[in-house]
Amino acid sequence: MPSKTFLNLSQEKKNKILKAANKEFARVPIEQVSIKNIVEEAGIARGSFYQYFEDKEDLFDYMMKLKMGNMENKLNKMIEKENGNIINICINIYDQFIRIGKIRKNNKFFKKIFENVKTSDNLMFIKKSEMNNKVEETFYNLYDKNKEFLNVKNEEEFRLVIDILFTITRKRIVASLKYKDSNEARNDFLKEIEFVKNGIMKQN
Amino acid sequence: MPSKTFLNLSQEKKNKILKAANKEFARVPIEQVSIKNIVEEAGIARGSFYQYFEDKEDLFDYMMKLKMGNMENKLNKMIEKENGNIINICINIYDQFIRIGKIRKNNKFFKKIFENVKTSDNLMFIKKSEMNNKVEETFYNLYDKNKEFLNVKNEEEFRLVIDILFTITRKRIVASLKYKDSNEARNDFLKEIEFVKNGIMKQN
DNA sequence: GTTGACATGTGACACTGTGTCATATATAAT
DNA sequence: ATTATATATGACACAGTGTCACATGTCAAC
Repeated sequence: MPSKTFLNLSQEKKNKILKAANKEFARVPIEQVSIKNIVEEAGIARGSFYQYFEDKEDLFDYMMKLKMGNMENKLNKMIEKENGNIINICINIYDQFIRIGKIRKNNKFFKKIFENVKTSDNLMFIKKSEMNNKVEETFYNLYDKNKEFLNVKNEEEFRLVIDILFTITRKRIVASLKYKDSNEARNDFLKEIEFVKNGIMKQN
Repeated sequence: MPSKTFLNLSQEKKNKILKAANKEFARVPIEQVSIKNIVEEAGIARGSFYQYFEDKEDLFDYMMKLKMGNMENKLNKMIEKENGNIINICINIYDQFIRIGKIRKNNKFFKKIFENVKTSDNLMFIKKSEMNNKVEETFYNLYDKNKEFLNVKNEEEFRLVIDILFTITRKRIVASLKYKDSNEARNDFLKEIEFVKNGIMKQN
């Protein structure tokens, strides 16, 4: 989290710093992000940066939070709206990310983020967030609502199904960048979800 | 590719360098790998390193090649053995990676590689390889052999099915690191494959 | 065995970047 | 006006990169 000092800054100064950071994070993957470039672009002293943020991870997490809004809240609303249906929730998550990614000023930033998502990252792409475990628990707790229509014998199996759905959803969010046509991208995602729902094998 | 100069080196010297590189690549993700550490550990001059390899990517690709053996060849054998059945090929690929990853001296190296695989990387985890497109084509060409038992209407759909299977396989290869018991890891992978085969929905 | 040609080895150098800290400056509180 | 507190600064000590002019080996030919 940024320091109180940063939060106290005038909105103007904060914007100047965040704009510079945006530009830099849009330029290269996070490991190559240069604090030097950010402070030069923002016109602040190197020391000041470290007064505001612990390091670039800290800055990154803050920027994600700003861009994503209160994701936990959004998730809870989705869950309620879809009555816990895990498949529809995945489609909602896909749409939510594509929507955020499309906002003009976020576009290049998210492009870089998506390009560099790791297979071992969690669905929300946010590393070492306190939030992760809580979110996972929330989904696992949807077992009762989903066992009625899913072919799962127990909670273990339900977890595997969640893993499949989230893995596909994350992959397709990332892949959507490569498509020129976002409708086509979405259709391919929906087709994959259909395959997962009904199976890829011919029925006898 | 390493230079002729490197290849001409005595086996002893080559080993010394590769051992040092191994240690460093096992220490941190590739972006943080320090050539400085490698040359110090290997006891060679900085300039020599650059006489042998273009940069760390070059070294990395070479090491992967050494560890993986001729993957293209192995793939073709798998394809033949499984008569092109894409599902069984995925299971073979999973087993192949786990086997390589288990070799003691590869263990930490692969652990780091797996931890840092990107969602946008290809199945073989090897970036910007000339080999990638060729491999993709090989799989797409298995359409005729698979359409008999897969519920796919055309080649487009077959590509989506391949995407699903590879995405799950890659994710599970990476995830297998987290398991203490490799049988458990493999069983979860196989269960996920079953879900993909038969669908996650209850049949009416 | 001396010469020359070519292969291999070397580390200082000019860069680019990081995180810290003592010091300077502004702002507010008494 | 004085003191306390918050904020700003850039030089510094580190750590790393890739290059290059020069040093050292090797070995065939004379």
